[in-house]
Amino acid sequence: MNVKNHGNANRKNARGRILKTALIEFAAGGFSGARMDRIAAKADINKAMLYYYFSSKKTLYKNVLQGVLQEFLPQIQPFLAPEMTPAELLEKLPDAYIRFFSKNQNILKIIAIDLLQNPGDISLIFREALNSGETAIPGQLQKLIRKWSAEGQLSEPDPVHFMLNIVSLSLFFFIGKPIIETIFEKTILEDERFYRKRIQSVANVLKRGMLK
Amino acid sequence: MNVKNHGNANRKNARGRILKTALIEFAAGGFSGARMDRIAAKADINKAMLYYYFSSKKTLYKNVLQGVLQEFLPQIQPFLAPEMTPAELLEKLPDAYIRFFSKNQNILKIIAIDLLQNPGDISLIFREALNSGETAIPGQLQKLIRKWSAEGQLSEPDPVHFMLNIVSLSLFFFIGKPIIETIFEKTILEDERFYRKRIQSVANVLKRGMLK
Amino acid sequence: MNVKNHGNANRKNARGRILKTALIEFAAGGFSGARMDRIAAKADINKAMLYYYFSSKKTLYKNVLQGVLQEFLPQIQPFLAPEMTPAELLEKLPDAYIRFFSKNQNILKIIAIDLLQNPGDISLIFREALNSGETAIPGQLQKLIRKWSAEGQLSEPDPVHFMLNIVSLSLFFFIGKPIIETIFEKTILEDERFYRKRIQSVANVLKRGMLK
Amino acid sequence: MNVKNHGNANRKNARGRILKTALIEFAAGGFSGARMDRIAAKADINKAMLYYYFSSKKTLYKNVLQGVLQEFLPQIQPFLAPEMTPAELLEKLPDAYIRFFSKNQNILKIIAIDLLQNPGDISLIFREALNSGETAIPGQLQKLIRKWSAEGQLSEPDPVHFMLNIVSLSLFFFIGKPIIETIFEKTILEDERFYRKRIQSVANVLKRGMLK
DNA sequence: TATGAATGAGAGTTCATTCAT
DNA sequence: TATGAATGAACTCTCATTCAT
Repeated sequence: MNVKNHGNANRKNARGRILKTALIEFAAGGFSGARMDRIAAKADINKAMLYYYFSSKKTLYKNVLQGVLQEFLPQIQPFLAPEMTPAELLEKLPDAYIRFFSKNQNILKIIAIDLLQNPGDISLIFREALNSGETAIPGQLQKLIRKWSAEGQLSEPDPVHFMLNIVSLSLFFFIGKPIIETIFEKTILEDERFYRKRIQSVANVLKRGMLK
Repeated sequence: MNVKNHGNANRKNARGRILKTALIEFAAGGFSGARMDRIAAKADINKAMLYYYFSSKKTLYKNVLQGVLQEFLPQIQPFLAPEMTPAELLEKLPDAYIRFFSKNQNILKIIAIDLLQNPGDISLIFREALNSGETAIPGQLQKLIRKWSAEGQLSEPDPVHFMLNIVSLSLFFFIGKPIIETIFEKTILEDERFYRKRIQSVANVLKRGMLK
Repeated sequence: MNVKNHGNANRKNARGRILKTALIEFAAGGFSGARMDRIAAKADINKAMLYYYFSSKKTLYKNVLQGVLQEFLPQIQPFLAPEMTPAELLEKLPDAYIRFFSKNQNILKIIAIDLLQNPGDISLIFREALNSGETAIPGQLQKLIRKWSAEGQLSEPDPVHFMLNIVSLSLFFFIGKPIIETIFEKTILEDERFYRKRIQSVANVLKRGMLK
Repeated sequence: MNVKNHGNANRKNARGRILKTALIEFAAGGFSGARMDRIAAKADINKAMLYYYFSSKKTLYKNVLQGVLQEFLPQIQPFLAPEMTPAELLEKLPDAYIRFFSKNQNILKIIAIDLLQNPGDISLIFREALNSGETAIPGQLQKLIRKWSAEGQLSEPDPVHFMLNIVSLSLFFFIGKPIIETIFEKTILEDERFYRKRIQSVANVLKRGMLK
């Protein structure tokens, strides 16, 4: 029996395995910190196969990014129904964001790092991912906010700041956690209880802060 | 006349020049994306001299990080006086944060990237920087929040979430800007007018959202 | 309908298709510049099949070289009849050479590159090809030249230089064309008219130059 | 004493040593057959230094080519004086060509291989080299031939074929030698005697063949 | 015959770091 | 302090070749 020939579960779907491992590697070190050797090794695959499936590091990275966005974007869609009330949105969106990224921190990491280092790149891929979906998130979202705003339901009528506030409160924790830990000189335990509380705090601030 | 031999003004303070260029370089590519060659070239200094001043890339990086924090931390100190009201804090802290980082986006970039990639490292340096200052920010801050909370002034009594909400709303924009631009399919012009509006939105949400 | 499944005409004679594509590929890049992938792709065949038909790159190369020589050598044979006059030879040989290689420049390229890079190899294959033919070209040729020389018909009696002059004038153009174009700062149009003129010039020089 | 530190003679002029070794390596294998490792090793230099002096294999190759042409072109210049007779030219040019390349076969090899594989490239470099020289070879040459032609001195009045015949007879031997050896089933000994004879044969054929 | 996936040994290139002067 | 040259390890990528099916 050849050591190199592992079971079926392992042998199949090399592409998928590569993407999964690459996600972790890119999340840990950014594009330039990631090592093709390490990805190959962790995916239990010959290094040359990386190039067989993805023709370069850059391409692999872009594929990872695409995959990441395709996993994330559908999460938001459901909350953009026209009959949604602003209070509902301000509760459900943070919940969806925080729950999703608490389980997929690597995805957030990759997006954030890319945002910081190649702001152009990700916007492009983002847009592609948005356009490839059936529903147009941007359009719907703006329409909703404008409608509420026109009805006088919001104390923050500017869609950009409205959205920015939601996203900021929901996502920043995953980046800034160590700062808070340092400031308060204690470790934040990321358990279910903590996230429930975080979601509540965000929803509260948003509802009290942006609704009339 | 040799082109390489520039005037005194340029020759002086090589260390400073290196730190300044390195800041930009590290901000652009993170630790692993930064290139010692490029730093040397842009600082108009011989590569070997980099190692004369800073014995390794790691050391240089740490020095940059320290400098960055030493520039940032004093900004917050003034707002931690004991006679401060929570409303004042919720107005002045976002203002200070946003104004500072709008002018020093590279600093935020470096901190954020480091946070994402080497969470341990920065906490350490952060702590050092905090401790080296005359006043202990963390202690003061916690005391203040606890006091207000005990007086029943806050609708968000947990210091961690209280602080997290402030920081999130103030800083996230500098990271997530491209996302918002993509969502709204328009460019955000970062002029004085925009920042004034952003500061206002953040302060409003925080005050309405976290004060009783 | 699967695009990969082409009609019978295409499916048949994979070996031939490989050899034809390989000839072009080897001509373009020499042995080391040629790529097995590219040959397979252009021959519209699976890469593994290349190795099924020709067990290695080297083998494929040798086969190409053999084919090339087998196509070329019979071209000369007819002009070595014993009743040939030197004037006839000096007219017909350049004509045959130039006409053949003007239509088979890749063959000349391969031979030339191989000559320059693996002088040993091609001589061997050449000799094999020569010996496999029914008539022994070398022997006949030498005999003829010696005879003419003994009869005092030649002003260049040395068979080696006699032959060298013929071959040089006939073939060099196909290699050195770009040099001439550069020297004269104009493009040489390789049409029928040009080749007729070239053949004439060569024949003239050879006859005036080597016959008494 | 450190083994790596060899004497001055060796240590100095790494650039020159690289070019010299690279010339041999490229001549032996063409561009794609050449190995950077081997060049470094033979030049007794660290591989990274190759990239320090020449930023890529391609660049190194181009530099080698340039050097080669710069060494060769000045050889021809002297024979383009206006008072030259055609007979003189047909004697001296082959002599110069053959003597030069008999001692610099690698140069011819490189030029020939490049001519066969990247016809565009070398023409460009050739032209650059021509233009960088003080005297314009092409112009002078054409003028001379046209003048002789007008005076009725030539039986081959077309400058292109006139020149082609000279160059072909002078250079082809260095490429086609193995063919001749195979045809005549004997080794050609490239000694002084042989080259003297070759030069004579070429000059004779050219003079008898192209002069009236 | 035919295919897609796999492999290992390099090949070219880069980069932090150090040396000699 | 300052410089150009040097070094070695590592990195991305390529390529002939083979395997499993």
